[in-house]
Amino acid sequence: MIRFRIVPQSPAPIFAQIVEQVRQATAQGTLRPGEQIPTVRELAKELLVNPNTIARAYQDLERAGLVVTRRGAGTFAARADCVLSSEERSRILEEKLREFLTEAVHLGLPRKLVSQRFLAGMSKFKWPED
Amino acid sequence: MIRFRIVPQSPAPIFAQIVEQVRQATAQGTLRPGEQIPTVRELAKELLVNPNTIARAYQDLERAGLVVTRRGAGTFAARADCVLSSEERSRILEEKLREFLTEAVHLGLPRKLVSQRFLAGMSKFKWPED
Amino acid sequence: MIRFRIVPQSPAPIFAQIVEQVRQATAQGTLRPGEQIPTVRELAKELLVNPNTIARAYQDLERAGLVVTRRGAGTFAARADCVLSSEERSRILEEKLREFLTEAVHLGLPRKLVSQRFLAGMSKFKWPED
Amino acid sequence: MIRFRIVPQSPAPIFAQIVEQVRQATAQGTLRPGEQIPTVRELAKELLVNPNTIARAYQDLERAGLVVTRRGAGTFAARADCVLSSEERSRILEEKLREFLTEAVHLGLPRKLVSQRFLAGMSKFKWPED
DNA sequence: GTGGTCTAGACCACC
DNA sequence: GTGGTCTAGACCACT
Repeated sequence: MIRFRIVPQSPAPIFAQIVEQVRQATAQGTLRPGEQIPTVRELAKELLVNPNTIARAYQDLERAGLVVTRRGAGTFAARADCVLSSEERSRILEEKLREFLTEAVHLGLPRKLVSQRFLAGMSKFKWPED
Repeated sequence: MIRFRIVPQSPAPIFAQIVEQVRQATAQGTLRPGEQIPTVRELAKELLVNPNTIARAYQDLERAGLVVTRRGAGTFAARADCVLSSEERSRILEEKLREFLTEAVHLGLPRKLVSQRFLAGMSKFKWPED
Repeated sequence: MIRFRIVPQSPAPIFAQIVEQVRQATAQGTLRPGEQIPTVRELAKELLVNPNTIARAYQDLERAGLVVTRRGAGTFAARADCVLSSEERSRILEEKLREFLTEAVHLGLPRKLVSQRFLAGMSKFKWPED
Repeated sequence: MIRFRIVPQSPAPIFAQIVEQVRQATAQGTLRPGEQIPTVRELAKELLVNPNTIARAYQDLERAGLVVTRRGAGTFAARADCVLSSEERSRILEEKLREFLTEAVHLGLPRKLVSQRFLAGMSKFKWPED
């Protein structure tokens, strides 16, 4: 069962934090397609935020194809197919990679440590060819 | 000489795009400590944005120690020392890594390709122990 | 015999999907006046939805004159007479046409292809003067 | 300059009416890429609806790539590229066509009239090969 | 019960 | 000035 946590003082808006957590859980295989996620009202009560904020997050996720909502039933995880072309995906990957490596360098961490953590991190995710 | 490019329709605010580009250029060694960057007015004219926006970016960079402004002379790249503790750095690295890998998985790219691009990307950066 | 299919993740409510399918079958001549359609219970069981949802759809169809229910016998297709004035019909047609063409243009399909598919599509329907 | 009109008693939500009107104006070439559309507050005042409702519509349009918002400047029309595969587009076209023809038949309008209006309607739109 | 829409009004970030 | 986010609370449609 997916557990949410929000950091109110984070610069990231609350709804975006919810979205990111669903994205991560899906990518790591913690949240499986078909599995139900908390109802809007439940989660709003648990996290002490307004139901509208949760609804906004769920709507974004639905538009991205990461969840489907069944009227009167609730919201469920789904498998999203990436609609982008192969070149576009590569381009985005390079950009995100550049951003990540920029952060790593500015943290002043040695090259070895970063690549080591990278390899360890990869194995925690659910890759397409699995 | 560092070249700036902004994407007006990007979700990232303009000032943040400037900041990010300086961070990337510094991390890749393209922009070396002591090298001058364009003046606020020059850059504002070139990018067709409000000078206040550029000033805001430079202010942020100065606060982060990535540039220093010498009155009457201009703005120059500097080397910032990361003030965070070792544990804090590791924590941030892990978080950024998790975010990056989440993106990669959702792009639907195979594990092999991602690690390959990662290794290729690393060599373009200037790591501390170099 | 009419066959129903529902798409749970569709934005259209389930009852509306049922209604639309009866409308399409009637317009195409697949469902002929007098022909029986499944009982509420049968259909609910087959589609795995709440009987109330089916009942709601049949109620809407009855109000539109597309079906009639004979107590104890079941529900049967009927021919509805459009009660709108000629001008009103034209106005609605234009509006629906505008919506359809808006979709077609945004799909990026060439003009020729659309008009070709239109002509092919028309011949599958049962027009009044036939 | 694009003019908006909403019908409060329509079953379609207000924000969807706004979205549809921008889609139609774009498809007909009335609204050209780069052209500014009213600000959220302006339009809210003019249509006597809540600014949030307008903002919601504009956000949907932005996600669809039909407009871009420039921070602090306003919202501008853009050209969206359809990212769907050719087969997917055809499939959607057929479905929308079937829905449109179903409406036409149920309006009780003769085949000739419908095809005549169709041809006349097509010429009011801006097709890709133009 | 579920989610969806809308209003009112506040505060913030960006330009 | 611009749009973005959040809250509070209402009402509705669907299952």
